[in-house]
Amino acid sequence: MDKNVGRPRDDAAGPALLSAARRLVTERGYQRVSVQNLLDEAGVGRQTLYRRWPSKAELVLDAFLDSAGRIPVVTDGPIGDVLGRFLTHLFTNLLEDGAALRSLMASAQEDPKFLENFRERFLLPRARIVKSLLEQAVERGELAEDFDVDTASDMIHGAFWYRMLLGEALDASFAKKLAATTLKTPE
Amino acid sequence: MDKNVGRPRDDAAGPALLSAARRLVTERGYQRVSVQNLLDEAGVGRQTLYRRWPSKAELVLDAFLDSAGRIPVVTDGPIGDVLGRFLTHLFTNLLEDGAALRSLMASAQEDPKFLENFRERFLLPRARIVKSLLEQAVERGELAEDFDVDTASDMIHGAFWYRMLLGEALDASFAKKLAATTLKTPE
Amino acid sequence: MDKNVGRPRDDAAGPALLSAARRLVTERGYQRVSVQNLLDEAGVGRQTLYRRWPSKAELVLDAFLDSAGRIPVVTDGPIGDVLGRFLTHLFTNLLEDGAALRSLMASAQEDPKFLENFRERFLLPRARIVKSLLEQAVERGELAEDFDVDTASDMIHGAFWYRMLLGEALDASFAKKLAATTLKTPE
Amino acid sequence: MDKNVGRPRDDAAGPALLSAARRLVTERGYQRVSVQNLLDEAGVGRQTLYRRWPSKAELVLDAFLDSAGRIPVVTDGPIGDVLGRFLTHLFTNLLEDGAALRSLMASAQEDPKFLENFRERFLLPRARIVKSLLEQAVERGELAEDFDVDTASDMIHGAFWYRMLLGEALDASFAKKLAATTLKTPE
DNA sequence: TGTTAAGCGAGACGGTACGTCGGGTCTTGAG
DNA sequence: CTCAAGACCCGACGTACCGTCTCGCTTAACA
Repeated sequence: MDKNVGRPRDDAAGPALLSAARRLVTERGYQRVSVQNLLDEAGVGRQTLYRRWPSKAELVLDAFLDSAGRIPVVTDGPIGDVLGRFLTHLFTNLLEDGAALRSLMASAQEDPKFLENFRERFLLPRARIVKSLLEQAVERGELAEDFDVDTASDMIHGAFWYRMLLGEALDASFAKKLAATTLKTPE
Repeated sequence: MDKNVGRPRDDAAGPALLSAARRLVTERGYQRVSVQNLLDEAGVGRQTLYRRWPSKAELVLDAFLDSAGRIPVVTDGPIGDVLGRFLTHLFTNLLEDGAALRSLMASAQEDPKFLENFRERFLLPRARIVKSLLEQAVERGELAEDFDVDTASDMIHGAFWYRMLLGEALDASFAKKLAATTLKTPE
Repeated sequence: MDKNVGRPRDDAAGPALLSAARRLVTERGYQRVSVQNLLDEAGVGRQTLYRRWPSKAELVLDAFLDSAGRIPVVTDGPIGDVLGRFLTHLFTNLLEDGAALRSLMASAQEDPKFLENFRERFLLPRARIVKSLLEQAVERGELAEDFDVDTASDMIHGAFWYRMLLGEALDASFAKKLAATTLKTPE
Repeated sequence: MDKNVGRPRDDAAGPALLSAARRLVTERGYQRVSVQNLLDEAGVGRQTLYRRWPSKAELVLDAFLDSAGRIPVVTDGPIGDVLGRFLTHLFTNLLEDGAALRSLMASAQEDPKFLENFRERFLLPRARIVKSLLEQAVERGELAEDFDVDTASDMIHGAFWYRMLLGEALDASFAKKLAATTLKTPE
């Protein structure tokens, strides 16, 4: 297969589109950015976008998925501190893209393929980290043997998204309360 | 203000549109329902819709906000049972409108006024019920004095929405796990 | 101006629209043809029409202006025969588009730019032919030196339009009477 | 038949509508005046219009038909003078309503019933006057026995309408030329 | 004097057309 | 084979207009 025929793809076009998507969607939200806006901002032709992504939605998704910085997971210390620290980092990190993430979650509701992508590439990886932290705590005996890790994880991420989608505050103090309420063991 | 002038609005038209909106959006989702579909289903002229709502979005919002059936709140028995029962009812109730609610939450992300409406008329009323159940449990000594009712409420509703938006199962068993995890007091 | 950029316009789309306009407006008249009818008949997208013409009215105008077949002008013989023959041809020719021409004349009354176009591209060319025939007859001595060519031309075309707009018969016999009355020289 | 029951019609409403129609259509042309404009201008309810006229078109037609002043027909003197005088009066008279008449003729093209009305009540009465003038001239021997009165009449009125619809000048000088060309008898 | 029925202004009604906009596909000539 | 440019089809949107319908009020003629 001789694929090295013809003009090579412009390596700058993809990043330019991703960056345009990040910028514009952050500013205005998903719906208020048209494909034409993205092309103009990136200085790129229409087909160049559709050669790389199957739709506007997928491009914008990629724009935020791959840009989400890695969160350092430090497992030292008691589970309360570990979880609190992780959530604080996570929230800080995500809040920058808050408006865009809300748009993405919105768009995912009208497009099953998009949702699956969003789930697999964005939501589940973050969920897995929390679950693994909780599982470690169970193993170490810091949490009860029958602690429902899956449900707890859903509650933690659910609370985050719930507040974000409602436009409410997401700060370090909420991260701490979330960790505390999750792990609460009276007496 | 002399408003009883001219032909009065047809009292049947609004409800017909609301009902058409409920039916069609539940079947197909917000995006796949056009204004014309709504008009045809309701047997109503175009201007009749736009005289009552400023846009298709607002109509659909109204269609679901006020239609949500009342959930019976039975406070007898231990908080675990009460909460489990309530959540089971709530989930059953909301799941009928699942597709539509996801559409609404999505639309709310692109329109602040829409979101505020959705929050005040739909989400907060349900949150208040859960909070009041938990507060009663605290007063009765079933939950610790320092139990974080607000955060727990966010976690419960958050978990629900998180799973719904992700298209995951929402059944009685999940309602029970949610209640159990919220109230967990080891040993 | 670098205009050979981008996909070139489809050369078939314009003619397809013009032909659809001719066909439908001839059948039903201007008012009873919708933009959608034209698009369907031409097998063309909405924007493709509005990229070429600013409105339905302008499209229909173009459809008839340039389509009017050429009338053979035979100048042999006495002016009476020449004029009679020409008018007979002209009437036959125009009558095919009768309904449409009436629509166009009507539309021209509500839009000065449209009227100017109609005048320059349709009415005046035909008026010039008649004037030139009459002028030749004056030169040849078949008509008096002081024959008022301009007024006679207005009367001929006026009579044609007057009867057409009133929905009256326009046949060879009227063409002959018109020629005769125009040239009448008693005794 | 006791029809004198109930509130009598407001005698002022009809004239108010006619006058509003005359004013607005003269200013803006038929198409650019909406029914609502007429109602507002006349200070009248919608049903009051439709109780008196079957459509906007008929109202506007009446507004101009009945307002057309009577033209004095003086038959003294040679036919050239009589016809010239009459046409001068006619033109002067009609020119005031020029814009509106053009609109009416335009509207008549899309509505056969309207056209019939316009023909019967406006165009034919004026045509009959000219025909009768010409017929008198034939009887008096001022015109040849075989003078084609019908065709001549069509040419006179046609020339008038042709120039009016084309937005060209209609003045006393044109009226004279029209009379002269119609009656021209060389040597 | 009280009843009745039609007229009134106001404005909502169903229907239909318009011109704009956005998404994803297709087609040039140039590189 | 990719690029920028821009046309293409499709279909939704919200506005405007027409002629009809319906409200509560007003206005006479009849009872």
